[in-house]
Amino acid sequence: MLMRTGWPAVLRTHHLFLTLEPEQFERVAREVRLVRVPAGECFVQAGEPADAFFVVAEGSVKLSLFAANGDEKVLDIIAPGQSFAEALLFMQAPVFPVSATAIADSIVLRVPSVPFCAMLAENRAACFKMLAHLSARLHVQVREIEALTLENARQRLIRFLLARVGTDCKGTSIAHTGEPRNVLASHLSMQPETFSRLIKALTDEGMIRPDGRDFVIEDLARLQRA
Amino acid sequence: MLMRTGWPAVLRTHHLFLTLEPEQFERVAREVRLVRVPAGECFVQAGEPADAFFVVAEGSVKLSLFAANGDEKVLDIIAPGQSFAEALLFMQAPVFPVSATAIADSIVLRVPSVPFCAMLAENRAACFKMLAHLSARLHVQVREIEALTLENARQRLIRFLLARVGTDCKGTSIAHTGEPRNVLASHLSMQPETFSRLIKALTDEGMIRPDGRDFVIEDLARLQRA
DNA sequence: ACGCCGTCTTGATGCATATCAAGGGCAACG
DNA sequence: CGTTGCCCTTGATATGCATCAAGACGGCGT
Repeated sequence: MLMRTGWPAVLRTHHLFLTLEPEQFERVAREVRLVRVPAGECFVQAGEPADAFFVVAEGSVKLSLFAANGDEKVLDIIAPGQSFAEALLFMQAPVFPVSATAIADSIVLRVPSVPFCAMLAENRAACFKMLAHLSARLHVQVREIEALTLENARQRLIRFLLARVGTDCKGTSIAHTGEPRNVLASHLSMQPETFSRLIKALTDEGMIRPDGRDFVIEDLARLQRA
Repeated sequence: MLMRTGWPAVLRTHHLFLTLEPEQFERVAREVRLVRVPAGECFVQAGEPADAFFVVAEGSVKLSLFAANGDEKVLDIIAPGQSFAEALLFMQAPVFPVSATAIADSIVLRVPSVPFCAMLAENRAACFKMLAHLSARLHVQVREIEALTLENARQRLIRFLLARVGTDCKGTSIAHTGEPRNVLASHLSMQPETFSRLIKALTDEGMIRPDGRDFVIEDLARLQRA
């Protein structure tokens, strides 16, 4: 459980808030509400009118789209410290384009649009931060479209693993993923079965080794070459 | 050929410039350069450092990505009056993520970053316009990802046609496309063969009728239902 | 420890779309 | 007026991934 003094710190270290003057920060933070979301609960439905954006303080949140037939596509997985739906602040009739569901028990901070926009209006630097933020997000989306159209499932999986490699305490490379595999599969736009088969293939080829929800990288160089 | 007095008008009516004070507009416009691009010429290569963005004044420009094997994906087709690469203004080390190629003989306006950013820094309203602009673009990208992952080729084609319906002088609905079909196919992320077959299928079903580079909508209601 | 349930794997089959190959229309050009 | 080249179409075939259908594994409560 987060201390009452804990969550403003999470907000403070978010890069959209990092450089604010103390009283500007204070004015926005006053209106922020902490929301506890149990694992599996959908706390934002696509199509709802939006009057706030969110910062994830603890846990993990998936953003997804649904087809008419119920098919789900996980657009993004939001880790603690990251935000989502900021882009809606600047839309004419803001409506959430995606649904947000907690994957693990989570704590999210709800930042209402009005005070945040008011703060932006009087802080040029924060405006530019926000522009840079949206711009970076656009860039990520372009890469996503590139991956979907020019790469196959195997390449997408490899790129995903490489994007998550970190170094283990013992010095071995590990791709750390805290999410269930069907969520990862949807994030990569493939079926769980395909995900499973590809993991098996890469394992048989000696490039990786599954380890619970993580993947040990056995041959980083070869993985990068593919 | 555009008059020397013509191109500032195009710039002026672009929504990022529409509400500027005359002297602010003037200061940016002074630095804008007109570039003539013959059909087929690629005037921006992905990977190049970027120090400007572009507004298309005449003709038509495609933005595309290339795979290692040479496969091309047309991300977007820019019509006169529209701009592209504005998001790069706010990146740390701006590099074009896509290539830009004229489809028809075109005239593009090159708007250098530095004076434009300087203008933004002293115009709060323009900043918010830009935020709204990027935000809208993000939204479009989300729809694009949705289309790629949750819809099949036929649905994407139908949605594309519907997005282009306009009314003809004689009152019949027409989807107007000025681009070669292989470009359209790539924009819709399918092969030209698939595009051709789908057009044939919709024609056989009596929903549309091809007419040169346009498509006459024979049964709008049925098209919308699919 | 047992059985239950949800998640993950594995195999068999099917389908949408890509790929390969060949012909047809049309405009530019000699 | 034929030729050339380019797009577009059409058909035959290939393939990657989805779908369907069973198991296997693993956590969890009783």
